[in-house]
Amino acid sequence: MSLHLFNTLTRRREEFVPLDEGRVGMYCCGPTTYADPHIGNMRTFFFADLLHRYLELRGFDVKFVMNLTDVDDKTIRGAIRDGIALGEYTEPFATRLFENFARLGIEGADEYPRATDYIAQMIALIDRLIEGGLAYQAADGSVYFDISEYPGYGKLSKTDPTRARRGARVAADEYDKGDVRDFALWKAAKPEDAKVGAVWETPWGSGRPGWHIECSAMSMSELGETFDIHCGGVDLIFPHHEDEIAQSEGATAKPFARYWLHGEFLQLQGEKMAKSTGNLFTLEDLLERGVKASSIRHTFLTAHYRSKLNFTWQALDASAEAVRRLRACYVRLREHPTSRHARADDTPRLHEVAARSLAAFTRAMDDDLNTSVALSALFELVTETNARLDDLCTIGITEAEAEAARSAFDRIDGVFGLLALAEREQDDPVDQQRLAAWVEQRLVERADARSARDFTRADRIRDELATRGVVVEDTPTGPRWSVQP
RNA sequence: GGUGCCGUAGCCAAGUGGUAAGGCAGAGGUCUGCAAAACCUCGAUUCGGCGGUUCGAAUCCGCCCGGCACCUCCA
Repeated sequence: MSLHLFNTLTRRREEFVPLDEGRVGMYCCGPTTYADPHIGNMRTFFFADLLHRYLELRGFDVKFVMNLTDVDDKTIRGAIRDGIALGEYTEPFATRLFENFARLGIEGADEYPRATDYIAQMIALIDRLIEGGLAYQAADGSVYFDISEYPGYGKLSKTDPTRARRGARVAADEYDKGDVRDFALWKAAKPEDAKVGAVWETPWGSGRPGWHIECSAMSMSELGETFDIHCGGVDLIFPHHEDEIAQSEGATAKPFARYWLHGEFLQLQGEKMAKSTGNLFTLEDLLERGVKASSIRHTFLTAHYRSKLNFTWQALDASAEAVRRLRACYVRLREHPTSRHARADDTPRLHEVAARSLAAFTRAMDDDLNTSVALSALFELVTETNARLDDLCTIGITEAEAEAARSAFDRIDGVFGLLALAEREQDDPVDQQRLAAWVEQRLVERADARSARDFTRADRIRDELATRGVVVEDTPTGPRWSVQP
């Protein structure tokens, strides 16, 4: 089976075949750097990262580009308000975005083009549109895309451009557009724009770019005029992506992005995330409340990317437990004694289990990144591995069998990134060592007490360890301990 | 008003015509000095409601109820 992805353009699941065999150009609409990203933004970027990782696992050589919109109404407004240059205003938000990526284990893109670095390309693109008769300069000095000259308009969002517009917003429009549906490619400079350095000279006067043209210029500059995948949040389908298609294909007369993928929104406690109601969390907010980044990753994975995800505390708790069990199994596998050969009365079986899980994982991910099902494949591997180690008890597992299971875990985690993140979440090495020395000493005392059948003292030591968050488990090979939050 | 999505066990969530994955929580069991962990077993005779199509529907169609999203710059 091959990878199939749901293409918003056709509203169908399609086999993914890149333009150049083995190579994929992928673009994700990044954030506007005017505020710290919230957890909903992170879901979308997580989704793009997941797609990126899976394409690489599938053997594709991927070039992944995510832009940063560092000039638009909001960034200019913010810079003016703070009395600083545009770049000075936007850069901290970009920095924080990357910090968030690191905390969440999002590997990120190969390139992060900033809109302000691509002004020349935008101007060139707009020039082509004007020459082609698809754009015009209005009395206000701004340049607009002329929808009436572009017949394909509406093909992504399935909107009918001939339908009469309605709504009060039109009246509030402050620009001199020929048609209310026309959108700005270039916005004429306003006096205050210059104060923050948000003005560029062009053949048709000074100003700054419209939002949509930024993405067309950056994506085509980095990936070519036709490329494979364009993704982002569902809210971008209209008008952003619709307009990107119109202006890009209008200028080049070539297909723009071939597959359009859109990630659904995240809801908090069943409600829409909104600043107005305070129903909004950033990654920092969640971490401060003791939520682990690995729990968030797991919660993201439980739902399909095209479904709304109900983000609840209960779901996060459930995820924390699921990740704990996953990691415990992986660690147990790693620490289980090994032997060179299987005993005569033992039949290794994890090779087969690992192969089956991996196949189920791949089948699910091939089906439009069905992470819920892919996750069930991983947990089948967990259950089977634990059962196998239970059976072996103190008997060693052959290195080959252990390796088969371990490599299946590693391969799946190369996409999910749960184990890798959980590993990093362990306490820092220095503290860990100091604690370990203390715990080991207490465990020796407890072992003495137990062999003397002084269970009262043994339990007292265990309780003492528990107050420090150390949980002791007695196993056939001796006590094992771990730190619980 | 237009377009589209969703409603599956206590919670999260797959499944889109062939008789309900998985995770968390819960119950019982094995193991244990007691635990913990792990494993095993159990849980929706049923998929918002009512009709219809079909040999057969959670899956298709209609209506209704409930929730949500987009409709000019919000991931």
